[in-house]
Amino acid sequence: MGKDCRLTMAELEKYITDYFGVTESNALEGISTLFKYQTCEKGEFILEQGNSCNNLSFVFSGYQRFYAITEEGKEITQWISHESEFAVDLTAFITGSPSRWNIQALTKTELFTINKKDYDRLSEVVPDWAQFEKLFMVRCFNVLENRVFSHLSMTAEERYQFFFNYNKEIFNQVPLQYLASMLGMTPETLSRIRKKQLE
Amino acid sequence: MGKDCRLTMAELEKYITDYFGVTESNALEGISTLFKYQTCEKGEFILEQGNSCNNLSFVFSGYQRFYAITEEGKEITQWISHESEFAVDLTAFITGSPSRWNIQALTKTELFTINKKDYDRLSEVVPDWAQFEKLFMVRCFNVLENRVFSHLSMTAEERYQFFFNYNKEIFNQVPLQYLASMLGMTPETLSRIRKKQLE
DNA sequence: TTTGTCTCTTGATCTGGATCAAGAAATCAT
DNA sequence: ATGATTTCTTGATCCAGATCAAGAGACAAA
Repeated sequence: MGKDCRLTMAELEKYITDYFGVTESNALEGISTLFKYQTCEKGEFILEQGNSCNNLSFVFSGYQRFYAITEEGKEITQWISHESEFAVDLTAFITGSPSRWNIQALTKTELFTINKKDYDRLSEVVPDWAQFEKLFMVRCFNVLENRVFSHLSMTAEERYQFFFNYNKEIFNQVPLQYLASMLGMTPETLSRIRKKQLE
Repeated sequence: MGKDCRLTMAELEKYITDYFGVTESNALEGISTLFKYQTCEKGEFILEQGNSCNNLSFVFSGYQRFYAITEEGKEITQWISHESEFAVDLTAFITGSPSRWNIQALTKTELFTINKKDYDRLSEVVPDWAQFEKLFMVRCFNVLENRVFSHLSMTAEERYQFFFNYNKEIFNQVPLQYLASMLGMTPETLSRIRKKQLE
């Protein structure tokens, strides 16, 4: 950890407060000391498909792509995470099953990472941890619920609009082909939709 | 509760064992006495969009449709639950937000229902409850993860096949129009796909 | 059983978005 | 900077699946 360890720790604690509603300073300290600062260069893998997922990483900066490869060899981008989200295959991390996703840094990335052993000890350190974890998981669930609904009820253009309104910045930082895949359309279609939006 | 209360309780306990891996008989009894037996007639609402979701129901028998109405007035079927699943708007139940889904019985339905107050007491009754709950939630998450992926990587026909392999029985019990909506296609398309499969 | 109301199927047509192809921009490595 | 590689755009064409329309079954109520 570099010279601005204190700064980033303070930032991590801020995020934990915002995200989980933890405000007690003892609990905060307990949480944040179990997370280790870590960086990834562009292109580096944070997790590889098939491996077990033994770490949960809080994203401090950068963009990370979650993707899998289909039987026909097509790459499908399931999600792109960024600042203040978690880079983890949640299912694999919790259940111990092999990871479904590759997680690759699309830009230089700063993470706060906790391993599974320490993660499982969080409830000792933080009395209300189970409650925070439940809220965390239900938010993840809700994001997917929204995404399923968007595929049942919206056109490609509407899905684009919806996501663009939610996160404009990402379109300047991440190759559009990945965003297209994540939105369930081809790069050509996304390009045409974006052109149309300019008029 | 009717004459076969004991029978159904035993069944509930069996499901809890299968689903959560709870095997201790004290814990099992603790859980199952907090759930109340309840029936719904066909067409009856178990939950209505916009209301708060104060109950979590384990489905003992029957089929239930989760749906919402879009701004344009279209009904979107998000999910159809059945035996040994849960009929609940999970996000609303956990966070206290207004329900997003209508849940309507498609057939006569038997439920074991627990209210939020009792649910929040489960961790007192069952020491490992937090762990079981976590597994429960991650499975819900995983189902949605699969569904999002299916929309990013499969054709309508592949989605049908995938779901049909997972649950053939439901196609004999539930109006096809709802299954079509849930799979993200029109009733006409589903009808044609099914015809094609017969050849 | 009959009547009315849903639900499903089938055909005809249309269209959103995919695919294929090729050039233009942007980004990267040396 | 310069060439190589990757990414993005644009056009032409195609097709999966939507829409529209009309019968055919299925189911429910009296």
